[in-house]
Amino acid sequence: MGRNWNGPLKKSSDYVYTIPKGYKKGMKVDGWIFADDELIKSIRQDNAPEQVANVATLPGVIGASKAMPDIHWGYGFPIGGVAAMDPEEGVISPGGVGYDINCGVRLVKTNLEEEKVRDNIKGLVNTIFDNVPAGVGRKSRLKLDQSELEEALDYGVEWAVENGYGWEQDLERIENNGRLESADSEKVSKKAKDRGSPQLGTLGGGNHFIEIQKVEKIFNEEMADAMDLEEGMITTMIHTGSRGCGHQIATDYINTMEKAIKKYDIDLPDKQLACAPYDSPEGKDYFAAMNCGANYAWTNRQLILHWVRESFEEIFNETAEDMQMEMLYDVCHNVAKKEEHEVDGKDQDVIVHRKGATRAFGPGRKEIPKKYRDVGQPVLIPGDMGTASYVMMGTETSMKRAWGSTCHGAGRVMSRTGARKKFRANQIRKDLSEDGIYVKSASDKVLKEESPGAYKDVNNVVEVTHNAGLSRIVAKLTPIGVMKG
DNA sequence: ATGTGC
Repeated sequence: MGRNWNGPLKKSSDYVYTIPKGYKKGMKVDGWIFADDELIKSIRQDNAPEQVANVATLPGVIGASKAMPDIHWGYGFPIGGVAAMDPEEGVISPGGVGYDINCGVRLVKTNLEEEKVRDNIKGLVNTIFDNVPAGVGRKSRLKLDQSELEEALDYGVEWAVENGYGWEQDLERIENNGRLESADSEKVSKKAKDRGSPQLGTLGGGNHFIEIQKVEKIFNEEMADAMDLEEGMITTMIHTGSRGCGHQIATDYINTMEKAIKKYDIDLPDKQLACAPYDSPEGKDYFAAMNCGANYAWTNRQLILHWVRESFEEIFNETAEDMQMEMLYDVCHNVAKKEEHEVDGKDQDVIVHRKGATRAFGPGRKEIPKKYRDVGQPVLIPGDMGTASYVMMGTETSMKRAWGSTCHGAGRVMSRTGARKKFRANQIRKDLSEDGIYVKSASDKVLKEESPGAYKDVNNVVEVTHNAGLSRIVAKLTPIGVMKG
């Protein structure tokens, strides 16, 4: 997981460690890492802070190059990185979004009794497993032709709902209503479309999952009320992204950007930061294609939700409406967006890159669904397999300190190869089973790679994030059944 | 993350 980092880190305020801009040639702003004294030690055991400093050299970066408490090494930008650029003078970088464009999470509620779900958990998870294809390279139940796929790329979840996959209400409960409007499928390569067509409506592999959970504990009654969450409630969390389609879009435009840095004479400390001015043909094309990747990912989660609802209907012989399977919210944690933020005392548009970071807008923002607007934006933090997940709430503090952003999960501490050598699949299943968790995975390999022992403690990451004011803990969710890729 | 590795 990279090498130790021994550069300068100054504790500049509570929960903020600063890399001064004098640290490295070309840094235009400071680097900020949100952490506590303990977490910063583990962050230093990885070279990711160097990537925070590298991002601070990018043209048009505003304020500081920021990183969330779950920061770790990534392609060019650190995972857990947040950077805002000026739309006129700044750049956009595919490395600041990541390969899995709009990897994200949605949470669905139910009115089912815990005991009833536990009694049926094996059948439920197995049924979901049958209804939702999973694993690397797996194909969808849908067969989309090129024009249908393009509609999904251009219109996102609107396409899915119009075609009968989901409820009208779902649209209101998704970040950007499940559609980024600058999407233009003409900017997506044939190769990306060919990879995307057979995969829309598949879970994928790695840390992606579908999990049946219980609301273990409420930490903030007022905010939980606004979200209709109560202790003991059964929920389902879906964590996946844009599959081979987003991956190909990222690959294509990283190539484009490697040429663009020469054309625009952009000097970079790391080629993986390849970028182009936001206001350039290359920048606009990437933005349009990346928006398609985001729409694809939302549509993917939407199709999966539809089949999850059908799976519940099969097992419990009730309609999804009767089981009140309403979506709570859907967030992205790998995306770049144009948003209005306060800079030097006045509001302006900025291009916010969030890579392994979740939007966490405070109360009142127009982007938040009316239902939640007075309290803030719901934030969903997926745990690693078999551990807790969290519902949090965006804050005014995050608007001021981190462009309205927060963490996205636990973060690995062990490489996939390391985890494969160390853990045994049967032992993992047994350990989880002793904790009352039924797990079904498309492969033993993924099961080992995703062992809870390969991840940081999500409880700690979330606690530090809460203490730093980036988002507030609302509820802790614990798993009953897990489906992995 | 990924038709996983040049």
